[in-house]
Amino acid sequence: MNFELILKNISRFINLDKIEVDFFISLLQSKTFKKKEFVLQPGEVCKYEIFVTKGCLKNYTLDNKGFEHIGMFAVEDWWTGDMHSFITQTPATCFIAALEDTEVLLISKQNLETLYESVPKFERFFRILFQNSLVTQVQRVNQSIAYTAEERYLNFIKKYPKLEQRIPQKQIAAYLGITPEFLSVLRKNLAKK
Amino acid sequence: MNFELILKNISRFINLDKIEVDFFISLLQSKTFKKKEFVLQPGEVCKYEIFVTKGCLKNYTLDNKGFEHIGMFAVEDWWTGDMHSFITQTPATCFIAALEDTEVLLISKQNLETLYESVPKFERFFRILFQNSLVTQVQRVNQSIAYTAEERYLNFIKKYPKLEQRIPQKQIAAYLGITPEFLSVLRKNLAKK
DNA sequence: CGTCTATTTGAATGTACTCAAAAGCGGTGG
DNA sequence: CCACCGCTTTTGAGTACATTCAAATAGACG
Repeated sequence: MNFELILKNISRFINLDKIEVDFFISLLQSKTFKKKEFVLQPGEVCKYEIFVTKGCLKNYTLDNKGFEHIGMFAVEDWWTGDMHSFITQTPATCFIAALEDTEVLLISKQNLETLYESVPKFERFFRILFQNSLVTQVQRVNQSIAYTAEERYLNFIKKYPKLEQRIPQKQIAAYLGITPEFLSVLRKNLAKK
Repeated sequence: MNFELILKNISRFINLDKIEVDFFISLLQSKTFKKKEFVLQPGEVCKYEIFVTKGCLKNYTLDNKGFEHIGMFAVEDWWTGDMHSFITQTPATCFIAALEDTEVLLISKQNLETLYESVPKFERFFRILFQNSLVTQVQRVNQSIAYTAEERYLNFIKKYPKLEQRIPQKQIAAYLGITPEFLSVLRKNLAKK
């Protein structure tokens, strides 16, 4: 198993000695998902924080008309999960599914609590991680209320240029909160300019 | 000075002994703002995490047309600030202003770092605080891409019934991401039903 | 190769915005 | 205590942004 990526991810904010590294790794599980497989479905409790080492996940909900709305994508080196379900250990309301064949590392709620107790530095790590996610989400809220669909699309491809080429347009539309048809029109108009 | 509220807020997630309480309080500053006064303006660095003990603050940006978009309201017992500016100690891009005469407690970045070092339990407290904020923001993102303005308004008054009566409609429109005129129309239609 | 899904295109519709004007409301000064 | 001023809210007409529905085309995968 390859833990390089997650250790590098963590070392951005805290330093671990060998014993701590080994202990941390002992608390992880690894798992793979095939394209289109579900990592989490509504009704299930989100038991894990999820770290993607390969592939791409999407975190989405269905509205009352059955349309998909993507909360986030998670590619290599990203953390994901359903925070609400994870914290409260109540049934999730969202799906997490694989857009590509994907490999993840998982840490269970219980193991994470153990980790917080044994290596308090991890409180710091996750505090900073959540802090950063919060900044991203706040910016996204601001974007979605302040900008038009075209502006949001341009921001998306600027911010995630590699992602745009990896995933179907339909998925990007579901992330931007517009219909695939309208995204197609936007792209045509932008191509003209 | 009255620290009851903030201590109660903190005790929801961690327990402090008397010495820790006193130390924590020694790191706080208190400040008052008159209605319409600015707590933070773009260009300034957000030096503090802000806890509201009385009144109401709004956290907003201006778009390129000069329109206001409100990221969050903060009333009594709420934390606010510009997280991005605070973390990176770079100039803020948003305003924080008082909607009513407001009293706040402030903790500076430096004092917060001191606090994390001296009383690591606070890593836990803020980790949980940011985690919860993250849940809220994720839900808000989802709302703004998945629901119509009318649904968002109904959700807002369901979620913050007291707030709706305290602040001008114009401010609610700026929070929902619609024009005040359109909110007026929505309210008229809803009244008919 | 055939099937299934994604993307494009277009016409009709609905949602939300712009601009302008009138009405309501709150604070301030006389 | 009233009158006035400035700001918020309402109302309406015209417009722009985005969706719906349907059909055609293109791509992906077994």
